[in-house]
Amino acid sequence: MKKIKNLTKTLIDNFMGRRPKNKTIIKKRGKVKPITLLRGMKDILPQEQVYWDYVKEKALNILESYGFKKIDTPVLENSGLFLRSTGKNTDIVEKEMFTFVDEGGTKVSLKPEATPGIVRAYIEHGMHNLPQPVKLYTISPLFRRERPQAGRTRQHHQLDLEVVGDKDPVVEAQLLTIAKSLYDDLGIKIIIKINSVGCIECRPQYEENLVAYLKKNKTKLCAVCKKRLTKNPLRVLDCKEDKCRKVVADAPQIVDSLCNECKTHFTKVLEYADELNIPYEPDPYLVRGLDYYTRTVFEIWPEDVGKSPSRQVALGGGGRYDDLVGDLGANNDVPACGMGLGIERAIIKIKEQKTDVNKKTVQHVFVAQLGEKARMKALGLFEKLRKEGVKVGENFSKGSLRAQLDLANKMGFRFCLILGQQEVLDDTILIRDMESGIQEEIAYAKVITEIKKRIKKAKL
RNA sequence: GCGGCUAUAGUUCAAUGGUAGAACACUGGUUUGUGGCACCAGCUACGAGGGUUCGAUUCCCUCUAGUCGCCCCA
Repeated sequence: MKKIKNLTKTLIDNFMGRRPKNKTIIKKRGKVKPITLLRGMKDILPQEQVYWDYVKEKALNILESYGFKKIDTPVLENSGLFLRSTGKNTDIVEKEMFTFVDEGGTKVSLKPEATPGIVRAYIEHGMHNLPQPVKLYTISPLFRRERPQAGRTRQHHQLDLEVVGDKDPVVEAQLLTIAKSLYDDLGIKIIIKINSVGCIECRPQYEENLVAYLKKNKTKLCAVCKKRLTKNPLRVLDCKEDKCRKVVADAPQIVDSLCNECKTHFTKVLEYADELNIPYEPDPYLVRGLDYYTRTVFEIWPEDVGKSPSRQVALGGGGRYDDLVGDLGANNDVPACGMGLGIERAIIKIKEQKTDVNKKTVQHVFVAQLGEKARMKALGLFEKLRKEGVKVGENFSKGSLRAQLDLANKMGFRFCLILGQQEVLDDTILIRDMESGIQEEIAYAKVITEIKKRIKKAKL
C-alpha cells in the first residue's frame, strides 16, 4: 500500500516536471572502448595508500638513524648498464627487461633493479670523494616483464639500500639489522637465508670443481640446468627441480672452497649476526640470480615459509658486490654491499596480519550553505578557516542541506557550520555538533574563535 | 616462457540457446532549512574476434586480461 502511494507520488513529481533531467535532450556520445591497464600493471588507489605511507614512515625512521641519504635515479637507463652489471646471462636481463630503441637510436631499458643506477650515479658524480662509505637509499619502481601472479607484477617497488665504499663485514651485519628492525616494526616475522659465493680469487676453482662434478651427473639434470652448466654453473645449485636437488645434495659446497679472506669475512658476518640476534640460517645452495655478487649473499623470507598454505615469496634480498663499481668504470676498487626490500610483498604480509594501519584522520568542520548569498559568504569563510589551520570540508556545488549534511556525515566531520539566507541577514551562523545533533546560533564575527574552542574541547 | 581455473553493472554475485536480475555503492528526489533510518526514481554490464545455430551472454575455437601455480625473483 505504502509502495503504491509512493509510486503515485513519483509519477506526479515526474509529471510536474520536478525532475529536470530529460534523456532525449542529452547528447549521447558514441560508445568508445576504454583504454585499460597494461598487463601486470597496477594502480595504487587512495585506499591502498595508507599501507604505503605506513611502510615508508617506518622505513624512514630507521634509515635516518643509520645515516642513509636518499637518492633517486631515472627509471630509464642505457641498456648497457644492466648488461654489464646485472649480467647478460641472468634471467632478469635475458628475458625480463623492457628494452627498446628510442628515436635517437639509443638502446634503453626500464630499470629492472636499483643497484646499477645507484652505482652509476656514485661513479658519475665522483662520490668516492665523499667520506666513505656512502650510504644511500631509494624507493623506486622497478620493471620486469614476467608473467604476473600473486605478489608479482611487472612494475613493483623496492626500498633499496646501498653501502658503497666499505669492505668490512660489519656492513652486512648492519644491513641485516636494519632489515630485522624494519620487519619487526611492521610486525612481520622473518628468517634470513645466508651464504657466501666467494670472490674472484676462490670462485673459479670452485666452479671448476662443481662443473666437473655436475658433468659426471649431467644425465640426471633438468634441461635448463644442462644449459646452466656452461653459462652459469652456480645457478644449478638453487634449481628447484627434484632431480637437480638430488644431484646438488652431494655436490661440493662453496663454503668448503672459500679462500682464507672470504672464509674469515663470512665467519665474521655470522658472528655479528649472532651477536645482534638476527634470525638467520645458512643456506649452502643460495646463489641468487645476479652476476655481480661476491662473498655474502642473503635473502629475506617470511618466517612461516613452507608452513602457510599460500605460496611464499621472498620479501627481500641482497649481498656484497666488491667488484661491480670497478667493473662499471671506477678508477679504484670500491667494495660495496646492498639490499632490496619489496614493498608490495611487505604490504601483502601486513594485510594478512590485519594490522591496523589507519591513521585516525579527524575532520573538523564542514561548511554548509543554502542560497546564493550564503554560498558567497561561505566561500570566504572556508578559506579563512583553512588558513587558521582548521581541517575544513565543503561541497558548495550541492544545493540541498540534506545532501550536504549527508556528505559531512559520511566524511566523518565532527562539526558543521550552517549558513543560510536567514543567518546572512542576521549576521549569525549555526554550529552543529554532528555527534550529539545539538546546534547553536552564534554571532558570525565569533565563528573562528568559537570553532577553535570547540575543536580544542573535543580534543580533535 | 609453460600449465590449471576464471571473465555478466563501480563492487559482490545470479539467471538464461530467444539479448539479463538482485544487493551494496553512486546521482537525484520525498515543499533548496537539517546527516546516520526509511521510501521513490535514475544510472551503469554479458572482455574482443571468429565459428556452430533460424537465433549465442549461454556451446566450440582463438586472442586479451585476471587469478593460481612452475621457472625466476622483490
